[in-house]
Amino acid sequence: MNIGYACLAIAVPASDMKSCVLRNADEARLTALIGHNLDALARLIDYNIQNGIKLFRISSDLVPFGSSLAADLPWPHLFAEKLAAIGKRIADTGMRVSMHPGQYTVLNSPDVSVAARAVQDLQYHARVLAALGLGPGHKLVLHLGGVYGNKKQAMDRFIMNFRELEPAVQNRLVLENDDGLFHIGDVLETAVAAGIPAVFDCLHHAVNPANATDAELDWIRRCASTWRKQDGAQKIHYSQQNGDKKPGAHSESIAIDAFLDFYRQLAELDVDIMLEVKDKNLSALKCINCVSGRGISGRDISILEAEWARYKYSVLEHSPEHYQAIRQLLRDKSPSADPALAMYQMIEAALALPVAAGSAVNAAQHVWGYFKDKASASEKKRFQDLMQKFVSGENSLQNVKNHLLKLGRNYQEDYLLKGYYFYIK
DNA sequence: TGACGTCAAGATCCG
DNA sequence: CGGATCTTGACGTCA
Repeated sequence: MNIGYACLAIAVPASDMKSCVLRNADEARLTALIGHNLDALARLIDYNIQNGIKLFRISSDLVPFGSSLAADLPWPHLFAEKLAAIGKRIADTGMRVSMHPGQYTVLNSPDVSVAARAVQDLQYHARVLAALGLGPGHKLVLHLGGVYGNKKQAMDRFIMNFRELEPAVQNRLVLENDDGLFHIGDVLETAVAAGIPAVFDCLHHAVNPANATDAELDWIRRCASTWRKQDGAQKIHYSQQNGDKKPGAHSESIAIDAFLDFYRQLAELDVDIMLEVKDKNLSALKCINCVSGRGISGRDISILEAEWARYKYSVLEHSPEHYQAIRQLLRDKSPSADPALAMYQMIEAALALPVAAGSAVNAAQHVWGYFKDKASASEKKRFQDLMQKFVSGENSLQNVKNHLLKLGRNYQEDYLLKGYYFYIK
């Protein structure tokens, strides 16, 4: 039972994917971007290993225009060494990765040129996983596609086009329900006919259920039977509704209590859970820490202390009271104490509170403390100006944080750069 | 023809 | 000039 996140990580330095627009794309630029992105991927994989995260989705942006302009570039050969090294790190640590072409990769389109581009795109994604040296348990997640006025024909066309795919793609392909067209009943029927696994997506299901009667868990069990030995453990997608946005929109963070209610239902199953959530690795770590009992032994409380170190200035700017309470919580080093859930509950409660200007100033001053002895006169003046203008309402708190982030980079304050203060509101 | 979703690049504005 | 903020891009379907 692994829990993971998709594509990007917050507060992991130099892990961003770079891209370019089509009109600027030439062989030299694309090759340079691919090299950069592989280095970024290596950092993401290392971060995952260091933090015990064993499930991860690799961004489709790894190779910009990977299914078109870059399709014939010799990147697998040029970067063979980097690819092999990354793949070995993944395999050696038992990490499971996947890729997920988006809503614009439509294998069942009646437009043959659209379907042909979808084939190219699937080949690109499969090529990435193969270049990493990873087996067929590392999956390629796809949606069924469009309906075009006739769902049955659309499903049949998916199966027909699936059968034309090369085995290297077929072996990895898994089918996911979407939030508007194909519910999990459609997906299971199609997946069974094609002989491939089905991925159950909880939020898509909530928005687009197959019927009014069957429970979530019934569908998860049905999907389980589509996963064969060579496919690895069953995968599902889990996300929560963003209350401020339209149905189906992912939440900013995973609310831990609701997640644990869901997770306990899965106790007797062997399921890998991919979280789809804006704060990415932050929620993955939260969920992992709360289900693993990582806080239980004295040795592992260091994991929670590291998390606290990353959250603390964010908590401080929302609520000095919660800041003190969490510090108190972590002082209990008794062997039976498992403060993980309590800590994250308090962090969630704090972050849900509005930021008072006074607390924000206090937190920013704490962070400034890392630089006050080494910052130049102009850096100090800029900090003070930004702070004053924040207090008077002339600029945002984010302007202050961005200046502090820049100082953090210039003075290589790794401790700060790995914290969440600059990145979460 | 715009909305959908996603992220970063590119463009523009500001001091 | 650097930094902040707004707009565009790349994809296909559907109302």
